[in-house]
Amino acid sequence: MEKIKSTILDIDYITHKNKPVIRLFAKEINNDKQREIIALDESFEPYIYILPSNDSKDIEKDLEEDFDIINLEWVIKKDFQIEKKILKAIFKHPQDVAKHRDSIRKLDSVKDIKEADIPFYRRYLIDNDIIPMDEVEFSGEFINSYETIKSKDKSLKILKLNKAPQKLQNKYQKFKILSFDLEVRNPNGMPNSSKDPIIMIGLASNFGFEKVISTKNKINSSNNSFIETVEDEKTMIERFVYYLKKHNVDIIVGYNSDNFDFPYIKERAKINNVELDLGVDGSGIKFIRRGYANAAAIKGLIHVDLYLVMRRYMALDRYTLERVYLELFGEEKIDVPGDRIWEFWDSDSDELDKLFDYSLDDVVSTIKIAEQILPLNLELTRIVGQPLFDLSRMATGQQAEWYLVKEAYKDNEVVPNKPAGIDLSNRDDNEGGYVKEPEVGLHENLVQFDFRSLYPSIIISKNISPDVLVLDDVENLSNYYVSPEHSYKFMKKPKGFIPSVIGNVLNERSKIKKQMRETDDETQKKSLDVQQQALKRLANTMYGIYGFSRFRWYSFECAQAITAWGREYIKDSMKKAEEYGFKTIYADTDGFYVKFDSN
DNA sequence: GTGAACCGGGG
DNA sequence: GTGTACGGTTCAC
Repeated sequence: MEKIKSTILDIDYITHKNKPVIRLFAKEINNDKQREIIALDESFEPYIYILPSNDSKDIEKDLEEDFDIINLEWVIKKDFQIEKKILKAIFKHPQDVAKHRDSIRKLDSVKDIKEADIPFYRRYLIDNDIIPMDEVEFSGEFINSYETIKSKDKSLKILKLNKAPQKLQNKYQKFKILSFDLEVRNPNGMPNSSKDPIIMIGLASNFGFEKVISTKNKINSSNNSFIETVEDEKTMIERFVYYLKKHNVDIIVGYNSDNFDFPYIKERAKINNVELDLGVDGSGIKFIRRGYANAAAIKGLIHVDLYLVMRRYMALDRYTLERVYLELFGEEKIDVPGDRIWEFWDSDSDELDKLFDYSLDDVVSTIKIAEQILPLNLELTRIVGQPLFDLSRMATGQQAEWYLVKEAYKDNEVVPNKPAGIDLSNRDDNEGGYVKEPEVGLHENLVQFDFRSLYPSIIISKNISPDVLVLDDVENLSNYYVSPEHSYKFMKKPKGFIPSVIGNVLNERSKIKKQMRETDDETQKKSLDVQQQALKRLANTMYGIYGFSRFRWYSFECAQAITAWGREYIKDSMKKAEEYGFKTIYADTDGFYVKFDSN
């Protein structure tokens, strides 16, 4: 039996002999061998939870019929803190869940079904407490081949697991990141991948490698050492594939690469008859439907589209690469207008030379942005426990939700379903924080007050959580926190699910801040700082999950209660300050400015 | 005034 | 893939 320490980059499942097989794409990041590993787990089975109705005496008999359920088991799970006897139904294949869940839900003996919409690979990570981008220990046997893996790469190891991977101590890991960018010759409007050829492929990395592959070279041969001139577009694409494999890249980043670069190069590769077998298993680029947009996915090579990521981290009017770069680094990029690139290319003059510099500048800027933002995303990946590929495409609310799904599993709580068919049209938007418009003028001697993490603190101190919210009349009000304005009642005991999760997040953050103060190692300090930021973000997002109607823990009452208490706190504090002779100049949500009024 | 349609990023 | 974005603005009537 082999025992191998390795880092899980990605996960999916395949079907083998009609059964699902989990595939973990891993690499020996902290080991000189740097081998790529596909670990296979054939033992994991899809399941859902079934809540029996009041008339449930025939439930087991009902479920025996035609639902491809291979096993039924009574388990005890908490549903909003209340322990219940629930049926766990195990299926042969994840697709059987999709096929039968609606008919099962409609049975008279069934009240509701739960956790029937959690993707199989996410279920695997949650149930086995496996953290992507962290090191694990695999135990299993190497096998020579596996039907569905067609890689020609001899160094690839395929490992058949005989138990789930074991978590190891979290270690700092340096990933190899490469950015890429295409320039194309498009004289007629926007690029058309069936007609307009790729003229340059730019590559830059966090390990010293920089290159522009092109069919031309600079006219002036100075400063052109980064250029590799090849004979045709076909060779250009082949070299792109070659460098990605040669450098054993872990993460590939682009800017709008889900929508432009990857679809474009895939089409050009097809036209030029080049095999784009970038996947560890020998597969190509797949486009995964995410709503109306596609995400470009490569097996075992994590693709992060920074455009999507940056849109979430900055509030800008536009999110062009130029704009984002300027905002982050205060420097202008080399600019060539998109509609003139073909003219620069055709000019065979100084303008062509400028186009080469522009191409390099694009990928260098992209890698700089990646180095700035990926550490935070790697930390969030570890906290949330879902793959970086997925996490980088999630809204912050979704990140918080998957974190809660993971925590619910640990607490033996059943995960609430996504709200269905809530009519929001006759419901007012929740009133936000208190804002006092600033008094016009130049003010001196201002004093600033602000509440530290106002909303997370309120959630914890008032135990605001849907599982302890009571809407019926109660006998003894002193057992409840009662919200201002709407008088919602939250039980003082037990602690609500979400307040306890936020409490854990904030405690973890305090621990990390303490470690930060105690260490003199600058690299470690930086890494800890990123971790505490990630935890702060997560805590602050928990308020949002109450307010958006498509989230599992949606609760309009909780959202209202939080902001109502927030307004009360800030107004009370302003009033106190005014009693001491201060005058409020400006206030917004969690803080205000006052000045001493000498009159 | 209202709901449908479009747009972002990329060249 | 145990799935189907999103929020803001402009257009069309």
